[in-house]
Amino acid sequence: MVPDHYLKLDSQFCFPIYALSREITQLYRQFLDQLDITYPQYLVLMVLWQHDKQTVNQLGDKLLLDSGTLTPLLKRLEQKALVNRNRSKADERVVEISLTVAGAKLKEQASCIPREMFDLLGISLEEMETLKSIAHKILQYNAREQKG
Amino acid sequence: MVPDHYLKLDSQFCFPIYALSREITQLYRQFLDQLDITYPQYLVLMVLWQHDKQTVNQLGDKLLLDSGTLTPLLKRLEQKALVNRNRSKADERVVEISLTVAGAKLKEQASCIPREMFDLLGISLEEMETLKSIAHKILQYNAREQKG
DNA sequence: TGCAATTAAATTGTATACAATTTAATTGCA
DNA sequence: TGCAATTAAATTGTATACAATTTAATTGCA
Repeated sequence: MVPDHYLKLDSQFCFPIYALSREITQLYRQFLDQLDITYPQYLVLMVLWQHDKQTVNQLGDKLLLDSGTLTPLLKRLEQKALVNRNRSKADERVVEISLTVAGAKLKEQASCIPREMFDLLGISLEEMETLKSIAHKILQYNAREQKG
Repeated sequence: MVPDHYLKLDSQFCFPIYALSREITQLYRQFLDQLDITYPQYLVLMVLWQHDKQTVNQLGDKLLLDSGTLTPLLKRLEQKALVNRNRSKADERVVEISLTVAGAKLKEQASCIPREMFDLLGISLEEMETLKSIAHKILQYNAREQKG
């Protein structure tokens, strides 16, 4: 007999992560609504702010998202005139995503978000680092073995 | 000038949580596919296994989901004959969700999942508890002040 | 060098999430 | 007690996620 303790929501480890992830998206909303972007769109922009002009695949590798999610998301960012989507001339299969002037400028407006989000979380920097490092540990342990 | 360090994906605290949450859902999939349910559906069943017959609101309070998400999800569980949806006689606005025999039986098949998931995560029980307690801390700090 | 295998995005279909609104029932007070 | 206010689900509309498939381009080898 397996004790059913482990099937209780409160003893679950995964539910708090699922709930926290949604809560974080909620918290971001108040800032991102002003920029008229969603949290996944913000993540894409953040990757591009750090290094402009990347392929859909490169964005997907960093954000762990596939083209099924990214393609429509990027089309929405394109409609908002925040990014450009261009087929690579060297390889017509590849689509390169780059920031528009407006997309690059949005970085300034977003610069206060990390600090404000930190305040909203109500935990210490140490707790933040702990959470982050354990999350990374799991993600690395389970790193998609897609290649090889 | 705000240093743009904080706008880098790698220094983000929230991205690992978002990525981890999706990874966890992925890991569950291999087990839940056999039961023909999704992770959110599994969470609903888990709440009902612990205490059968709850209203949509009660499920929403525990899972932090609203009727916009729960109603269609519960209809799918109903279609799979895992739960019953009945209007309360005492208050016709309320819908009570209860397990069918098949829904209750699924608990046995699910009993091995927590243990197997733990092995897949690749972290210690201590790290698990740490992650869980920090997640709870943030969630409580930000507990929706909907009521009051 | 032709063509099977591979690769990159896009597409299709299903299932969440959630804001905003609607519908129907219930409460509680003037 | 009538009715405005409240409440519980459901509905509508938009935006992810992601499996599976399709389309189009490129590779690499017999």
